[in-house]
Amino acid sequence: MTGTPPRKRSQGRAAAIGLTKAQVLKAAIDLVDELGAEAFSIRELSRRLDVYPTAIYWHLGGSKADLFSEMTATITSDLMRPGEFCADWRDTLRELFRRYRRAAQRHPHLANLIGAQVSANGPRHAGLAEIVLAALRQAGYDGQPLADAMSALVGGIFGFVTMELAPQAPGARPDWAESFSAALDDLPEAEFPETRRAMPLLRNRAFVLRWSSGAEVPLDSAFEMLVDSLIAGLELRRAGAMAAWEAAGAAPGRRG
Amino acid sequence: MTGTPPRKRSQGRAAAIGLTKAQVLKAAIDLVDELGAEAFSIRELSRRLDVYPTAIYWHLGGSKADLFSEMTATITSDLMRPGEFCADWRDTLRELFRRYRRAAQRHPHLANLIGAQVSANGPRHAGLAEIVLAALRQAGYDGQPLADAMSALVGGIFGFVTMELAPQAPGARPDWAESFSAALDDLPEAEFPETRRAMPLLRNRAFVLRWSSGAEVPLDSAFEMLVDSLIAGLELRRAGAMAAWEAAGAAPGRRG
DNA sequence: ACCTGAACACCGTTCAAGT
DNA sequence: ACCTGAACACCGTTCAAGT
Repeated sequence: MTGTPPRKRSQGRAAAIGLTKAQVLKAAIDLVDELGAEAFSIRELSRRLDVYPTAIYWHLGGSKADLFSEMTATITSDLMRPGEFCADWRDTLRELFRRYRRAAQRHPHLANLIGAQVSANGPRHAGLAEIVLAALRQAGYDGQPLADAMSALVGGIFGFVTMELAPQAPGARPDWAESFSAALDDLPEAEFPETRRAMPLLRNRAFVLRWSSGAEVPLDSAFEMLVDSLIAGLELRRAGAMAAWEAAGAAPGRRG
Repeated sequence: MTGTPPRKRSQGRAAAIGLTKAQVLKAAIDLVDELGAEAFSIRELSRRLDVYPTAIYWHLGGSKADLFSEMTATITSDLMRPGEFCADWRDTLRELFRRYRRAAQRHPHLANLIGAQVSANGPRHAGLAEIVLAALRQAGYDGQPLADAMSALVGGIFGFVTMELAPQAPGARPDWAESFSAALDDLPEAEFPETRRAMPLLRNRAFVLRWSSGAEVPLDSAFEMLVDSLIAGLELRRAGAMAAWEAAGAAPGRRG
């Protein structure tokens, strides 16, 4: 069964189909959007493109992991042009992260990988880092506090989106959602008073207590609260963080 | 080759090894710690336990995905006993999230799954949600803003840890780290002035600009800044958020 | 250069059968 | 109840060969 040709094509013809790397990448993204990252396979991709699996490898020049990292890079490319900053650094950050989330929502299965794999997280996204750093410098951050604030923002907000768009485990039992819902109703009042009290607003609409992915039930207002609170907190704590760092010796390359 | 017995055991003996579900779970966690979630397989697990793969299934009563969700549940179990709150809600949250991160660091490959899969994210962790909700109520949050603040905290901070502990793609090229490092040096000064300026403090020590996983290079100070800023921001924005929600009709079950 | 064709060493999962 | 044994339908990846 291994060598069965993808479909009937002009019988035993061979070569020169005219596949390009861009076509492979596009088809791969479509397939992940459709099946999810877990169910995606090179072999299924090759079937859709009507070629042998090895043809994919020729165009890719790498492994499946490399393909994933190229796919995720398309999400953050061109989020914001360099000149496109807002006058206020807070508005710049808010706009940037909102755009990121919207881009992620278009490819939920891919976006989830950005948080889940370091390689999907590299210097291809440097343009985004530059904007965050520029905004934070405008806010008065520098040195180690600048580096920390940058990672706090990217990690917190990209991490939120990663979790929000986490897929249901593809191999889970079909009755999983129902048993999840039932488990919420069975939480004992004595042990979980606050959870039960807020349940109408939390049920399937908050982390830990939801069974649907954010692709189906988006957590819009929680995202807004995260972005606003984090920016407000960073603004508030700037002076203290900078003072502590300068007092500790402030040399670049040294740890605060 | 399919039916080759795991190892030589008392020849063709059969049955009554005395495997328990707890043993299977422990061995599975050890294996994920060693190989990572991607390389983990039921078959390899069965080899280590010196049984046929099907023996695993008998004890599990579910699929590989269900096994993963049971494994991740062990991370957040018993993070904080119910009575163990601090006097100040800010201290409660700080302590809770620090403990979570320390627990996650003990099983980096598993912790990463918590953010990456909804099923690893369910009512087994409800104890954690209860503590967060109680602390936020103490801070004066209620209704929809309470639900949003809870998801903002959990999503932001668990998301950060998920990203921090993201593994290097297991199938990536071996020269990947070097080419990553070189790519950072090649960022053009004109386009990336802020990134280049802060590079000594950012190189392999900040999201987007690192190639090592947080299991090897932890982002301690960035995590602290995230937690402190987010708590400070939630405190600051409480009054406004509550007022807006009450003005909008404040009925539970209705959206702000 | 671009692709076929076959092969290797794996998977997860099911189902029947043994003790 | 607890496990063996065999089988099914897949994978990713490599390597040689065709045109």
